[in-house]
Amino acid sequence: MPVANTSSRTLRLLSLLQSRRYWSGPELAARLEVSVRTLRRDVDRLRELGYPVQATRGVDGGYQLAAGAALPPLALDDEEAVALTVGLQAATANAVAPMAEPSLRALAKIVQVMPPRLRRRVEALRAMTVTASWAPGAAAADPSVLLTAAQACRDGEGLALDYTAADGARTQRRVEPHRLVSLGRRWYLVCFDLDRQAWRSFRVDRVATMTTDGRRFRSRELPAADAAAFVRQGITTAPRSHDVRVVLHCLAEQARGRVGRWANVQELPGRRCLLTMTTESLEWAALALGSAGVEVSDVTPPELVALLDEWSHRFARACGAPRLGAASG
Amino acid sequence: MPVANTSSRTLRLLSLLQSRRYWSGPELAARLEVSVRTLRRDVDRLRELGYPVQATRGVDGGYQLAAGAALPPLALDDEEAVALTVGLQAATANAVAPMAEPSLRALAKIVQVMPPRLRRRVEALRAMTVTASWAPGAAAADPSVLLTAAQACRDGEGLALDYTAADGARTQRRVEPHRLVSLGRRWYLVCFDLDRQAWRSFRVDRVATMTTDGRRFRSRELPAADAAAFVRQGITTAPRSHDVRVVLHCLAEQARGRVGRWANVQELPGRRCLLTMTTESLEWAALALGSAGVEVSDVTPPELVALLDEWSHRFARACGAPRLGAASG
DNA sequence: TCACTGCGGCCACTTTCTGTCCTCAATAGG
DNA sequence: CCTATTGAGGACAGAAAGTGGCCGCAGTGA
Repeated sequence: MPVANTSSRTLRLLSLLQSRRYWSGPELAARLEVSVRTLRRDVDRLRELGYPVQATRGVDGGYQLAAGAALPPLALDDEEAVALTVGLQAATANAVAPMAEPSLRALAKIVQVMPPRLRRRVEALRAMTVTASWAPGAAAADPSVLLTAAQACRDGEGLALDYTAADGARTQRRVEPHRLVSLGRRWYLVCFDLDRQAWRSFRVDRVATMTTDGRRFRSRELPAADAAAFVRQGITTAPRSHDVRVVLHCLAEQARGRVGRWANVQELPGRRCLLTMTTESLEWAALALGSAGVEVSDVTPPELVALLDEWSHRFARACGAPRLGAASG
Repeated sequence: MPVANTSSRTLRLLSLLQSRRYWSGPELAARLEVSVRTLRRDVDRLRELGYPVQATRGVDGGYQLAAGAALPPLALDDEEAVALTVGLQAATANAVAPMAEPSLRALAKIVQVMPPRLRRRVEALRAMTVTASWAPGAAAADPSVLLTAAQACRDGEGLALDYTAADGARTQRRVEPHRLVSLGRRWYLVCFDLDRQAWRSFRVDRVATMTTDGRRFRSRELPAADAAAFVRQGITTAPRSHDVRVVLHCLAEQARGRVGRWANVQELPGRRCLLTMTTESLEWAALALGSAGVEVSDVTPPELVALLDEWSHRFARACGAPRLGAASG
């Protein structure tokens, strides 16, 4: 074994301290193949770097890494890295506003250095995972497209993309990516379109393929306060959100047990309760009412009434007329 | 400024290379406040440690960190760490089987070293996030309880917990945690119950509070092949999964656009298509059928027919009898 | 061809790293 | 109170590095 130099050993010590809470001095020294004295010096080094290594003296004493001022570099093993990647992909797909962008940044970081074997595992898992999408009917952006875009923005790399416009027209574009913006539940790529010679924002979920074309570029000045503002200018149709109010014929406690996670429930007199929720998808509300499993009345808004009416007729027909079609297989 | 030693500088170089793709040599040298020659040596050091730093020569050349055999320690900034934590918490709550446990391990690692200010931010965000749960009605385990348990298992620390049994009886237990098992969509803590002097498995979502009691212990031998097997022994009710098959009266392409994310769709003759999905929750299937927005027939399994029937009647009543209750406000 | 970039050898100097000694301090158990 | 265990840290000498400056070489793109 080659003689391990100091930097390497310090890094390994950090990893060891992250992988288990308590380590005794002799144990660590043996692992690192140095004397206990040197170990103490290494620990000191870590402390000087700002990582608070706590020590307990006496019998059964040892070292442990505590929370400090700065976050030390995370030493992850393969499985952890894969789990983290899949988790972050799900997080960016669901795009919870204030951390969508940092999630994507972290994802870009880890994917960039991830060994191919791990990438394959991530791919396999992603295929297996249902990607429980949020709102029914909302096409989610492809995580790999999102990732490519994020890296290209960060690194100033040119992109070539296939875009399907709102009217269904497919075009190829060559762009200089500037920033990714998460607005509502959608991702937008703000970039300079080289073919049109103008700033554009593209909906990422409408991008079919995206590849870096190898070019590097210097960033231009965006004709807007910031990227988010630029996207907002270009968006006309804000997703409509509905305020749902429904009376359930049961006690509030009962309702909470069933749908409490999605909606607010208030007690009403006469063994009734009022369910309120705000959602962009009335289908979601219908699911909640169905899952509630109790009688429902006083449904608002009218759009929800219409939806329930339509579903109820259709479901009734589905139940009343089984075995008509040819459902062999 | 104190003279930065080599280990520290190597770590910083790694961070820099992770935060941006391309760096020129002089640029990096300036950041690290060393000569270009020393930078080259630092790069060599990283390479010897197994991190493949690629270099391009010539005008506009520079360094970049590529994917290698091993995963380098991840240098995350505050925002990224917070996003990652929240994402992983959601991932463990949803508990997708093969990576639930690694997710939790990674989470334990990062939380252990996370500065308090970041912890507060995570807490604030978590309160805001809806934690869109999967299956209706399934109570999710508290992430912080899960985390405490994971750390205690890893580090061999005794736990004190408040447990609400299936019959509603609340008891206090002192246990030696052994392993966390994710089965179906639930988490179980396999541990040795000190009060009963016997091995037990607790459902984590039924744990009200959990604290480490400061004791450390040596691990005992589990009377089972592994922890998962032990949990399976004690569980009687496995969540039932349903194979749903339905004929939709539309073209497959149309159906895919609506529900393609959740289900498989095959073309059938006569402008029909066959929708198949496997789910543990028939409500979910009902949502899919409702969202499809087209006529439905040949519904299997019978349980789904029953569910659709029930919903259709209830929804019809809800639509037919509005404004009866007292839904003022 | 030229300018720019990375690569790596060589050298002299400085710094630090390491193991072995030592004593002291804290802790748990007898 | 005493002892065993474990961490903290000073002193020292020899070994091993790290460092910056120099050099020529090798790709790359204009």
